[in-house]
Amino acid sequence: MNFLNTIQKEISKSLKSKGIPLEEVTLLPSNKKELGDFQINDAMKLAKIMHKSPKEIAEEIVKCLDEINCFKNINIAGAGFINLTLKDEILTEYVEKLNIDSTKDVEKLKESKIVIDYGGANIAKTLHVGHLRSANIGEALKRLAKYLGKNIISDVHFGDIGRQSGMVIYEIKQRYPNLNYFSGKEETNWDKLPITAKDLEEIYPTASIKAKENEEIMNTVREITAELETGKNKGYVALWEKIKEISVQDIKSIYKKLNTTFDLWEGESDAFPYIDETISIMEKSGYLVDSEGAKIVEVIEESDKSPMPPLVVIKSNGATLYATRELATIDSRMKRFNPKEIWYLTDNRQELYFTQVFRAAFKTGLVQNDTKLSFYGFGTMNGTDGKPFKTRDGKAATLKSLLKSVKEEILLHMNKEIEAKEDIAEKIAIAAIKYADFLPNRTTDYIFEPSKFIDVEGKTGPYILYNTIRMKSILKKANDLGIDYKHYYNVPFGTEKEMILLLLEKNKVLHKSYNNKDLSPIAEYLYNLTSLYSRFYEENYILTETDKSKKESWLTLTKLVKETNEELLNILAIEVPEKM
RNA sequence: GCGCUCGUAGCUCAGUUGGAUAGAGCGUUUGGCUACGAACCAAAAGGUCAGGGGUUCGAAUCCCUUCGAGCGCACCA
Repeated sequence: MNFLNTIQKEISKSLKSKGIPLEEVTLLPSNKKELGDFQINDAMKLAKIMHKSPKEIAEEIVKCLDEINCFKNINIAGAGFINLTLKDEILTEYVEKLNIDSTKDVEKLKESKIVIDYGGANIAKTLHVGHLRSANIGEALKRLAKYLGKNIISDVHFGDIGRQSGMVIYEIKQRYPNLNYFSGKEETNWDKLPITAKDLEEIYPTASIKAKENEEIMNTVREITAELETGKNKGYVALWEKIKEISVQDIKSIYKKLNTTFDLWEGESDAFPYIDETISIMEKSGYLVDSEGAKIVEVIEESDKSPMPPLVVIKSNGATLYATRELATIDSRMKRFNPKEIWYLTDNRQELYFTQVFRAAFKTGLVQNDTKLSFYGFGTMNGTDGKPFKTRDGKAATLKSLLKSVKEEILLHMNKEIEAKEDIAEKIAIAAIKYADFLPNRTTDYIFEPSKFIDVEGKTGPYILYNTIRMKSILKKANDLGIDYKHYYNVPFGTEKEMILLLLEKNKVLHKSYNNKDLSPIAEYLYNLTSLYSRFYEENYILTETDKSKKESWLTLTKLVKETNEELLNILAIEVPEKM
């Protein structure tokens, strides 16, 4: 049970018994620390309902608060703000409680199954900086959901089929027409492919530009795509398998660096076995109808104020498209996992598309109403020109090159004599990149500038790591000196007290992040806690403190803050190196 | 044209879902390493919250409107 919630519930109960019509009080951290630790702002809101002045109501609330016996000071200020100060021993006890098991202060959610779809890696293209947000946010949300007690299954959902495949095959055919993949026959031994992951970085953009400029080429690409999808051309199928192998290996290695892993490494093509059945379910529902030769589902609803285009499920040439595979994937996920929720994390530009898909899935009965399909879009990563990043431009910064340049910058800051320098630099670089990516809200667009990730001072990943390592180092020294730190005895004040009050907020922050599907609150919280500790560290010399109980208390608190940092960094999928 | 998102310090971003004097990092200026790691700490300057109107005890936050930016709008993914 969460400490703060317990007090809030007690207050709510007391208020109810006195006839004050307030469902739940919230103890907000005070923004005037000199007046109290917390504030309650509900008296003003109640004034209208209760037909009394806010001051009178505040006084009634205060009477209830007196009974709770948790506060050493309660005062009413301004228009009816109630300021509260906790009793000293309550804070001391709280730290002791955290010291026994800090994870118990976090309220768990009701267990249920969730499928989370993030990553968005595309076989034809290398991972570029535009893939960063999905990987980071998705991975962290997965970890957060797990931490809060959800049963969550992650799927990378590779873009491993579609026109892009046709483009890549077309381009390879142009460059290496003599490979036996293009013989038109089924071979027993397919040629070794003279292509590396590095080549794939430019093959797709090159083909894409060609096809865009030349309708004939585009038609050839369409043909290749169709022959690949239907499996008619064995050479294309074999070639595509080889390309996938190269690409997936490369993609996995980058995800690994980003501490991003998936339970399912499936792709759109894995939905193919389901497509026939999915279509037949949709047809039986009566909502999949012919229109201009294609098969569509009308997804407009009465409440729509603006035009809502129908969803094309089968193209007029009979081929499948993105939406077809999406629906079949939903069908497959429902049948295999029967989740309560499916989360989709992609860039905001796909919002309309997902609205259409979700509506079609419900309307045609692929999904029942007790399952929730949610789209969580994030801001697009724009280039310095303010336009979204595209591989097609041919000059996209790859994720690899970003990692490399940040790492090089970090190396310049590091001690020469440190061991395993490269490894550590990479961990710090990942922390810098991830943290900078988490800081802005999920939905805000941002301009991609390498300098944003290269900062190591101030509100950055390296700052958090640096301070966490300082905490570790101090605790290690205490251990070496044989100093015990099992308890907390202090009556906290100043920076020390602020830190403890902030620890009280952790549960709220985690739930806020979860509810908003946004890691920014956690990133902010980490900085606030860390910088308080850093100030505390400068104000007090822990190891040379002569008062033994004070020293022990400080070490206990150091351990708690360190553990909190590690716990939250772990949710954000950021690793803390031993040294830096 | 219709719809979605957005406009906060020189720059990059927060702002506890309507609360008290709008915050942080970078940058600028200044001070602090013979004590636990200076990738640190302390302090200063910096604001018409895009403009206008409204709702109310109270608005950066909600509503309307003007201006500006980005994105999306059936056989791409």
